[in-house]
This record gives sequence, C-alpha cells and structure tokens, in this order.
Amino acid sequence: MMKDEPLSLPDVPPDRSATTQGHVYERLRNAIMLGAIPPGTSLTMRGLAGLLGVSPTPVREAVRRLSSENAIQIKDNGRMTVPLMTLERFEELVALRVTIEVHSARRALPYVSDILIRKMTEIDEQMDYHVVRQDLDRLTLLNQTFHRTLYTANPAQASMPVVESIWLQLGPFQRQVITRVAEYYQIDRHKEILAALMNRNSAALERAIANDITDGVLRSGRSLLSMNG
Amino acid sequence: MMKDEPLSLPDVPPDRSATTQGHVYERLRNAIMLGAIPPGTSLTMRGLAGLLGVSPTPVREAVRRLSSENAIQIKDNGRMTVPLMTLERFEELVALRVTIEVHSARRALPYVSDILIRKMTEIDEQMDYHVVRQDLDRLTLLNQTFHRTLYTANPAQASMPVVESIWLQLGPFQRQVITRVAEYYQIDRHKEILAALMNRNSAALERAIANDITDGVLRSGRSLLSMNG
DNA sequence: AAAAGGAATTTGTGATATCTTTTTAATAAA
DNA sequence: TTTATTAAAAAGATATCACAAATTCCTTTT
Repeated sequence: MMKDEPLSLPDVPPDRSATTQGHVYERLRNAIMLGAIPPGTSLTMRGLAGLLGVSPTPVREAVRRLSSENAIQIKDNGRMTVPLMTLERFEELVALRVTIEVHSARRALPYVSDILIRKMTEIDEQMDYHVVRQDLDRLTLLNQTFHRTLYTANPAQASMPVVESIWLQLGPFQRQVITRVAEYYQIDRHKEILAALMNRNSAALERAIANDITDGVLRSGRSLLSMNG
Repeated sequence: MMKDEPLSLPDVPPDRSATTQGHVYERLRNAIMLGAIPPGTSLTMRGLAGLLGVSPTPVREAVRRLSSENAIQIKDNGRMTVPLMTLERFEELVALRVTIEVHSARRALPYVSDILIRKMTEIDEQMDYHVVRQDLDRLTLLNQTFHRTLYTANPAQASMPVVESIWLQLGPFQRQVITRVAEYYQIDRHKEILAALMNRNSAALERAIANDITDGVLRSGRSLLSMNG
C-alpha cells in the first residue's frame, strides 16, 4: 500500500542505566512527537528492531506502551501505523487539550512560587532565541517544558500523563503545521501566562492558557486540514 | 515486605480470536478495576504468568500497557504493584474525572438521540435491579457502561481513553469505598442526567455529571481516607 | 538471641526458536 | 493485459533459553 522508505529515527541521549525497552520507547516517542515517522507509514516489529539494532522483544513492549497512549495504532493484522489526522479528530484533541491544560494550570497556581516563575521565564527566553534560529524541534520540546514546568508545580497532580498523551497524539501533525506556518509560536501568549502567574490571577491564567493553545495550534492546524480536504 | 497470598484473579469471558497478551491484559485490567488485586501487593512477571498459565512474554506486554495507563506501578527493581491511594492523589483524580467527564458530556450532547437516551435508561434500570441484589462488581461495570454510552455518542471523541484510565486508577480504591459505604450509587443522579439529556440542556447535564461523580465518589472516598489517617 | 555474611533461588530483561498467519512474488490461466 | 492461483518470504505471537541483578534463606559469628 505504502512505499517503503529509509525512515531514520532521530537519536536520543544514550540513556544511562535504562533498559533496552525504555530506550526504544524514548526513541520511538521522540520520533513520533517530532514527526519523524510520517502518519500512515506501515511499521513492523522486526523492521523497527532491525532499525534500532535490538531484538523484537523490547520493541514489542515499547510499542505496546505507545499504543496505550494512542500514539501508535495497532491494526487487526498486527501491523502498526502512526494514526492519520482528520479535521474532526484534530478539533477534538485540541478541545481536550484546552480543557485539561486549563484544569492543570488552575490547580497548579496555588503552588506557583517566584522561583518557578523565574524558571519559566528562562525557558521562554530560550524559546525566543530558538525562534530566531528556526529550530523547530527544539522549540517544540521547549514549549512542552514550559507548560510541564507549570503543571507539575502541583505535587499531587494526576493530569500530566494525560497531557503528555495528547501532546503525543498532536505531535506528528503539529510538525506538518509548524513546517508550513511560519511564526507558529505565539510567544506573546507565553508572556501573558507569565503575567497571570505573577499576579496570581487564576482567571487570567486560564484565559492565557486557552488562548496559547487555541491561537497557536487550532488556527494553523485547521487551515492546513481544510486545505488538504 | 508483604505476605504472599493466593490472589485469585476473576475470570473473564474467554475472548474469541484474541491474542494471549490481549486476554492477559483484559484479565488484569478487570482484576484491578474490581479491586481483586489489593493495592500495595507485590507482583512478579513470572508469578502472574504462572497464575494465568502463560509464559512471561505476553504478561510483560500486558503489564507495560497497564503501566502506561498508570494502573500498575513499575518500581526501580522491576517489581510491580497496584499503587496505593492517598488523600491528595484521590482528590486530584476525582477533580480530573469531573473536568474530563463534564467536557465529554458537553461535547456528546449534540449527538444524543432518543434511541441513545432509551439505551441509557435501560442501563440505569439494570442498575436499580442490581442495587437491590448488592452486586457491586456488576454495578461498577454498569455504571461505567452508562457513562461510556453517553460519551461515545460523539463519534470523533478523543477523551474516552483518558476517562477509562482514570476509572482504572480510581478502581481499586473505589472498591474499598463501595464495600464499606452502603447506598453508594446515587441513582437519583443518573435520573438527573437522563432528564438533562431529554431536555437537551447542556448546563443541567454538566451539573448532573459533576454531582454524580462528586456525591458518589468524592464524599465516601474522602471519609474513608480520612478515617485511615 | 540477634546480627552478618554468603550461597541458592527467584526475578527482570533480552535474544532466539518455533509456529501460524499474512504479504508478497511469481507463475499460470483467461 | 488482466486476473487467479499458488509458492516463497516476511511478520506477529508465544514459549523457551541465557544472563545479570535482586531477593531469600540458611549458616556462621558475636
């Protein structure tokens, strides 16, 4: 059905004492998140194993994990793909992202310290730097770090795994968006978020988070999907 | 650390053409959801494999999936447990449940048909029946079916896996709550939900869903956790 | 009797072998 | 040339094997 391609997966820091399975998981996750595996590509256990230089066993385990996060779809015949994006699915994912991240931000706010705001400000400054360099992969990761830093301020938080899963599902498609739509990152929105944090203003924070996601992702993604039909 | 126990996992319909790994997953998932595996119990791959009469390989895959759903915790040494519940974690999970289920209900409403309401009414009637019989396992499953039926009315819905994951994390603890707190199921709330659906009243629906979760789960769970310290 | 040391067992992890199903290819038929 | 048929290759799934790390249990020492 689909032409075979070389498909080189980006490297990942040679994890210290991690298991092979864990390393394969990180590697695949990173590749999916950054769009290195085009949605629709047919993947095989043995193919991935060969590509990564390991046996099928750890690949199988890593893939199971990713399928539980809905990052990889396992079809009836056992073959796997990164799911294709549709306009409907996209809008659902973005709506869910807004709901959960607003929730996470609201519940993190009481735990936000000046030190944390400082840390987030530094991340935002790094982003400004990489925006100039047009380093899209780095920007994607830094943007996630920015949000993650906020949400995990809440020590008992239970929503982070959910957020990560949604990021992962949006990732492969996001990459297409970013590549085509310049000025993707709405840095202004990050500044809004930081301002709301400094004022400990929950309503403003929720608005800023929602706007950050909506403006950055929704608008550009929507336009790309409706172009392609 | 913890005394070994027989630990018998409830049976599960001998899935038709499912894989061993899939069957093990369903079996473990069911056992966790229904509280058959006491939180804190130390589990081993080979132990589970022996218990289920299969080799360690499919067990490993099933366990990886469950750990991705945060239903099983894999410790540094590779040993596994069903995570213990704390008051903080509990409140976070319930809050997240409310947020996501309200979201899911709101987005499902436009797709709700009279036939769907009829189906949900029938499920609710089954619950009334099992409340009398005090069949707690059946009630838990029926309650989930009731909610799932609503949320999946939205054909593009992306939140169901998240909801299922939260149910699974709440499950083992829920079971303790149910066992001790009689009259757990607030059937009245289900009637409220059905009424809101019939009126296609989104605000009322969101209120009913939130109340259903809060009254049923939060109150009783909270009391149990504060009793135990 | 309590603590410490070390061997034997158990366990997680990963690779390999085997079996069955699915794909792919090649060949034959129309 | 297109379609069917069938044989070969590849792939998924599971059990088993091998190995290193962790745990358990027994012995020895204090």
